[in-house]
Amino acid sequence: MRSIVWFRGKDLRVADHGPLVEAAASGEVIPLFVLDPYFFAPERARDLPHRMQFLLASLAELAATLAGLGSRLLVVPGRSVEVVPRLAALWQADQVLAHRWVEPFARERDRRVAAALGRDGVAFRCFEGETLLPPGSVRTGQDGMFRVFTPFARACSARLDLQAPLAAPRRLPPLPPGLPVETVAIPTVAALGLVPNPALQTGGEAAGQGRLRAFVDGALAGYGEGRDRMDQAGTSRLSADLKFGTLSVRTVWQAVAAAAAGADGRAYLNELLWREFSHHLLHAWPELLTQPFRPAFQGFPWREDEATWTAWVEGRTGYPVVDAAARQLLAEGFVHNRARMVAASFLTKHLLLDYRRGEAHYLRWLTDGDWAANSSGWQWSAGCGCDAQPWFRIFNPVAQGQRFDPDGAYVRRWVPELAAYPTACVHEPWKAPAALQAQSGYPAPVVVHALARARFLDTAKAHLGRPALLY
DNA sequence: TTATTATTTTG
DNA sequence: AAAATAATA
Repeated sequence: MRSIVWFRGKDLRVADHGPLVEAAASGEVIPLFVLDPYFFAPERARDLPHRMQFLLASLAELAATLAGLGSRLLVVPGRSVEVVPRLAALWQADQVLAHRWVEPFARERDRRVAAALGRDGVAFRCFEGETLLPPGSVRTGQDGMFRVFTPFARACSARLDLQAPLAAPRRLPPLPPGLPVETVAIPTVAALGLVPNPALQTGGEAAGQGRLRAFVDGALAGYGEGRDRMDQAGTSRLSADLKFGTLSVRTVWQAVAAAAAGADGRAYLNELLWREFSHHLLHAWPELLTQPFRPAFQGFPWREDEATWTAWVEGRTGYPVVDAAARQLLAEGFVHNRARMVAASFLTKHLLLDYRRGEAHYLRWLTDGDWAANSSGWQWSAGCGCDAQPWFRIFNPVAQGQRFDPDGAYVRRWVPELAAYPTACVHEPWKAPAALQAQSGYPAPVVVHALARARFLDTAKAHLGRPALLY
């Protein structure tokens, strides 16, 4: 049996890799990565600088790891739907093994690849592993899909009889001799027209394993409280590893569960279930990437206003947490989750701008930018998603800052104009002495919180109807 | 059994 | 208010 193991950018590892283990157990193995112009065309790559840097580093390490195991990663440019069937025929492969992706465009890609391979009698086998449980397999008592997180999480927990993660192969068979190859080198960041950014997380499976160990030995104890603190390193920082599969979600789950961290561990596993929920939702409702889940939000009168949009993007709204989030995103491709929520709430509610603009901006600049998680997070924040925050709940960016960045360290780090502001007003800089405000250059707020809040409530009430009186 | 209604729950 | 489930006819 000769198998192509098709690595595809969401499983850049050798540990807990079902297709690799299966291929190695059944005979000859040809590891393949396709540089699809869908992602790697220079104009596309320039649009995704942070993700591209992490991906290329992970890919280079994967190639080295596979070489160390006695195999070799073949990197081929071209459109997946064309390249994979052609190579399978050229290499006389019996089967192509890969991990299933949940996104609608990826499912279409796989459907077309499977059809083309099938015409040549080559099997295409998609393995689970992107999620803890197969999307669509977690059902309500009435056999429907869950639309509310907590019952979904309960149903997941009831059947999380996960197998132990698969060990990495200790050896792989060499590439079949005499294979016609047309490979290229893994491109560098610079070759794609990007400037390397040393502030980004380091890609690769080894760095991911290191981050997992550091989290389990460190911030996990105290996660329940620490995860909300924007000024502390209280979160896992594993989102990019989960996005690119340098860690499998099952590996992360098992490591945290085995740490027996009590309530802190459960709090983190709950976050993994939010990721799980977003993937299962996107599988059931592919239109979530373009449409609000709640039909009442169709045609919502989002404003079109380039001035406030640009202020939000560049971190010049005059609200410190919102601006810190914006600048952290552009600088290091990561934003603390609470700052993400505050920034998203501010864009959609205070500025009344379409959540899809923010969603696209975050997807472009986040190293961990993941279609399912990003989309469901933005819809949740905007109030139009599955089990979303009710639309009449509006984050107060000042209160959020005072509570979860009490010393102002987070906002001062990312908004240096605030360095000299007294802590008492670092989240309300308009209350600082006028001379300090003038000298710092930090902008006045683009909207007044109370007025913006009232404007959103009026707009939403007119479009969506009365809010619930209770709840 | 299954459809309907009541109750509980809800990031 | 809406979803999920439990209770009931």
